[in-house]
Amino acid sequence: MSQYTVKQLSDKLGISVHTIRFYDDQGLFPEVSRDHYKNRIFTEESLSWVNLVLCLRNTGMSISEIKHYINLCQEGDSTVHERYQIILNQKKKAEEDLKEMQKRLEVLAHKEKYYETLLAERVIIDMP
Amino acid sequence: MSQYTVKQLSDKLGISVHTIRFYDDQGLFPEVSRDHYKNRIFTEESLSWVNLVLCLRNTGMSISEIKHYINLCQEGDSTVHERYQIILNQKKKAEEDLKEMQKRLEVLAHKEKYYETLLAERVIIDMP
DNA sequence: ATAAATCATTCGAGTAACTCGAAGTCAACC
DNA sequence: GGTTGACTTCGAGTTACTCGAATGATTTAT
Repeated sequence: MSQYTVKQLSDKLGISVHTIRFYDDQGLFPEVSRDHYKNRIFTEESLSWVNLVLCLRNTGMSISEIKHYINLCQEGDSTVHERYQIILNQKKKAEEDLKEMQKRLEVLAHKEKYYETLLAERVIIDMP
Repeated sequence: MSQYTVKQLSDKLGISVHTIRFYDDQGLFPEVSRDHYKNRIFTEESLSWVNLVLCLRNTGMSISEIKHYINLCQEGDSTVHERYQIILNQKKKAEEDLKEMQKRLEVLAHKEKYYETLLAERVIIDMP
């Protein structure tokens, strides 16, 4: 299948139909066309836009920043340098976020261990 | 220094004074006392609460879920098992998030490469 | 063929988690 | 003693959803 409705895309990507329509209304999906009943149709091409937008959003870029990037993409070759800088900057942010996430995971792992020893002791104490 | 005002904590942890007060108003910091002018005072003990709350929040736990966990902590030993399950579950979520983040980083790295080759070509083309 | 179910649409209201600023209190410095 | 600065509360504003109502077309069931 090379075409998707909003619902099908929602199922495929695991994001709500509301969010998809919201993003489209904000102009984040430039290549989305409509059928003769005004229903949105996502092709393989628009799908790659959607994936890019989700990647940017999930690495913390705001809607308006994404919108700016999308606009640059549509303006053609003259904006390549700025787009490159945006991606570079976003990658840097994502790398930092990843490190932070690893620290948080360690905190949780430490907490998990703490509760495990606590529970292990309790089992012994509770024995008759 | 073993005591902090809201501003000092804000500077130390890099979160806004508004957010700190907001979290405190929501009851996420049980050990925060006030001086005789009603100013909040964070001790080393309350600081460890703050760090835990930030860890949970930054791994995607909602305010109300954090509040529930904090309440359990204050109820004593009988809640250890439920607390353990919560932490375990949160750790699992964080691990999945980390994997997703790594994928996103790869997407951005790929995009970066794409722009680099594009820019390298452009330099040659633009030469007189 | 008409009714029901299922999918789509728009639009406006509601929510979570901040984010900001106004208005007021207190203390310390010049 | 007036300004500066950090604290307070409180209410309004913002972002990014999130939901539901009202409406319309398509498919299936009787």
